[in-house]
Amino acid sequence: MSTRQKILDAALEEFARYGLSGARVERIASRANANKRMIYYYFRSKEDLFLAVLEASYADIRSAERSLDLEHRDPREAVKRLVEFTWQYYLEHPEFMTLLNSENLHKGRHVRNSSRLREMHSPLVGTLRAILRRGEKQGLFRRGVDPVQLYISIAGEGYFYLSNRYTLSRIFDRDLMAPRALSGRARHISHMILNALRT
Amino acid sequence: MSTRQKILDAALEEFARYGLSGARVERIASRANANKRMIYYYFRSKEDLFLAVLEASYADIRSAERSLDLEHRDPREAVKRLVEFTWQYYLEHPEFMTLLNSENLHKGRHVRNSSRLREMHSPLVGTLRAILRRGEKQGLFRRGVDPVQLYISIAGEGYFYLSNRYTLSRIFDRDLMAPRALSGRARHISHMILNALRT
Amino acid sequence: MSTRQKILDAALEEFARYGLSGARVERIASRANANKRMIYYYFRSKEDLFLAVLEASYADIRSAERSLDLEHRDPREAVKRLVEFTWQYYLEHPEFMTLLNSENLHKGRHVRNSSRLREMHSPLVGTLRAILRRGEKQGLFRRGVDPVQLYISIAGEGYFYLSNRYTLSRIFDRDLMAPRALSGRARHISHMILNALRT
Amino acid sequence: MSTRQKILDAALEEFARYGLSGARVERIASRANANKRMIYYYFRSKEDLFLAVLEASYADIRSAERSLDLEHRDPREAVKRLVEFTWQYYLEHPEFMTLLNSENLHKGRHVRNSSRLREMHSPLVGTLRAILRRGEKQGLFRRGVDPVQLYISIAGEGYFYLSNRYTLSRIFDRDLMAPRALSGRARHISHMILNALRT
DNA sequence: GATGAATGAGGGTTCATTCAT
DNA sequence: GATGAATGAACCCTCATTCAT
Repeated sequence: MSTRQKILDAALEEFARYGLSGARVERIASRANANKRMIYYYFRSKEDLFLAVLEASYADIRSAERSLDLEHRDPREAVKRLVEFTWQYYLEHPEFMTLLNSENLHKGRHVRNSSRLREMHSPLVGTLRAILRRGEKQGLFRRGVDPVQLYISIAGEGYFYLSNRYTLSRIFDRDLMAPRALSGRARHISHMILNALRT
Repeated sequence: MSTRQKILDAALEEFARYGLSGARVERIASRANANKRMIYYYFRSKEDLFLAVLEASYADIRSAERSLDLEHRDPREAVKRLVEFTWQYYLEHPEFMTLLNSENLHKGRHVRNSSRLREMHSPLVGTLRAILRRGEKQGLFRRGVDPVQLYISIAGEGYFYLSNRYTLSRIFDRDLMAPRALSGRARHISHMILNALRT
Repeated sequence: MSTRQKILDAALEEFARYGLSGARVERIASRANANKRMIYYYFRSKEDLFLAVLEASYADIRSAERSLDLEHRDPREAVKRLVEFTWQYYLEHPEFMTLLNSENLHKGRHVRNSSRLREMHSPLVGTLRAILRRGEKQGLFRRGVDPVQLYISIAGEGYFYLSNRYTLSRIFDRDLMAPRALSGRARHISHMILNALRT
Repeated sequence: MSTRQKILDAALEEFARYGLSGARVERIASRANANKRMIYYYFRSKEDLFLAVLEASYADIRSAERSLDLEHRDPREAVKRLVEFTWQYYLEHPEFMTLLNSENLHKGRHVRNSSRLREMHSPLVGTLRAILRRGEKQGLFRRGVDPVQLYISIAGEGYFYLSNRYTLSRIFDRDLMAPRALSGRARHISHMILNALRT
């Protein structure tokens, strides 16, 4: 693997674990079996490296999403697949959530100038809108549901649970990461979203 | 106001804005019109101060919640009030969300040993459970909804939207904080949750 | 016990353990079950407190020494008693050695202006000189031994061994504080000093 | 001279003068014409630097000692040379004594894990043991003298006098560092040790 | 592409001491 | 005699970044 790519991987781990401020350039370098100077050679600064990591992460989830092939499915089935995929993705990629939290802590400073990101997302909205329309026409879904709002609901149901798992486990005095708890949450989310869409 | 309290207030602001690693003890002191040394006098370390801030924040939201007087209301009305309150609280207290994100970034390290927090939350679960039962008996709500799962859904719907407002605004190319967007989200959440609970 | 005395005792322990720079006023106060402010009330500063501790320690060893009643004994017996006493005193009062080391590290800065100390020691020299003279006259001791030099030899034989016990144990790979090692050293010193004085 | 070496030299001076707690990293850096950061670059911490200084100092005295070439000399002559060398070394290297005092104040914490030190010293003990044996065989020295005990006596005679010169000068009201006092002490020590070894 | 050495600013924390009561 | 609150300076250490090769 190229030094550049190794740095990117190491940075993802580091940023995910410690946040932007907490991340250490030194640790990224040594984790990548590279030299600190190389980080500045390939990326210009810690912050630019952070943006690169963020873009790569977004690209990854969107790319996985595309392979769900939602366009040609029964509307209820399509929504269900998206719900389950989203939950599973966050579950398997907790680093993606901490990355987003970091970026939002910084008020989206790095993302602001990235046009790549915007472009990456319009297909998602389009797809979702099409599904909702088909569902409405077939009398399966209630009218007036906004695709962006729906997507945020789908993501939020999993995100909040998983991103805040430590504090939630503490305040509710349950292990939210126990296998049964996880499968319970997955079922709960599917019910919630699909029920909520019913006419 | 006491120096101790001034430090606590200043720390809330600072931690909310910059996270735990990004927060500067120096800034907290000067914002509190106090001396850096006093922070270590009243709290033992930056981390202990963080925990104190976190506990105070949790106490605040739970206290506000209690004044909703949910116990004696119609089940649907009670849920609606809780949904609206939760949304409104996050909207008005974005610092609470960044605090939680910080704590979870650190895997709940500070919260782990706080028994205050656990105790603070059992009434909430009790109240919600009672509401759900009454709703089920009156044939308003479907059976088998877990109060903790429901609470996480209610909170998650608002939290994800507001906490990630910068990245979401960017990727969906809309200003999520515009007044109309906000009221739209409030309505969306109410519909989602109440519909989802239908039999 | 008076607060003043409790502070003095606590300070002795603290200075002995950590040296002058390493000692903490805070710890002295809490060890004395007193208030930090009281230290400044009774003694004027950390350094003045250090001098007070030093003077008290010197007073203690000289007072114990006086009770040896060396004046009226056989010269060899008198020297032997002094040798054994000195060894035993250092053994039982390691704090006295660290105190002296601290003071000498600071080039005797605190002791310089204390006339109490000088006065305290002239009787010791007088006594030793008398013993040496009697020994010489009786043909037991060689001539020309200076009492101050002799005292420094007697003290040095024990001091170096005990004060440097940690480094010496390490470099010679033996536990110098094991009971047998200690009694061996006591015997060695007696032999050395008495043999050295022979005509 | 390399930055590393300059730091080491500066640190020796600083630690010798102020002890471990009293030493200031800042002063070491500026005395070495280096940057504070470099101290942590080459050595990991103030304490590790202290150990490095200590090891270098021990290496220095042992190396000088080896050039005395004691193995092939008349036993009395060999002891005399060692006595005089040891006195002279302490006289010229007061910093070595303060270093040892510091380390022992800290209960040998730094030295404990250094195997270099132990290895450095076994030749010394071997040499001394051989000299004593030859002296015994030739009827010059009394039997049963332990080489380690003897070495500690030789060192202790000079060490106590020089290390505690400030307090001793004060309590005995003499300038122990005056040239005549110094040469007097040198003679006294030689007499003491050689007399003490006689059969 | 890669590296070891260097840097200045500032990080959290602790110090001896004093103020006000 | 005694106390809790306050202070400013300075502590050790670490940061992201750059220089020279």
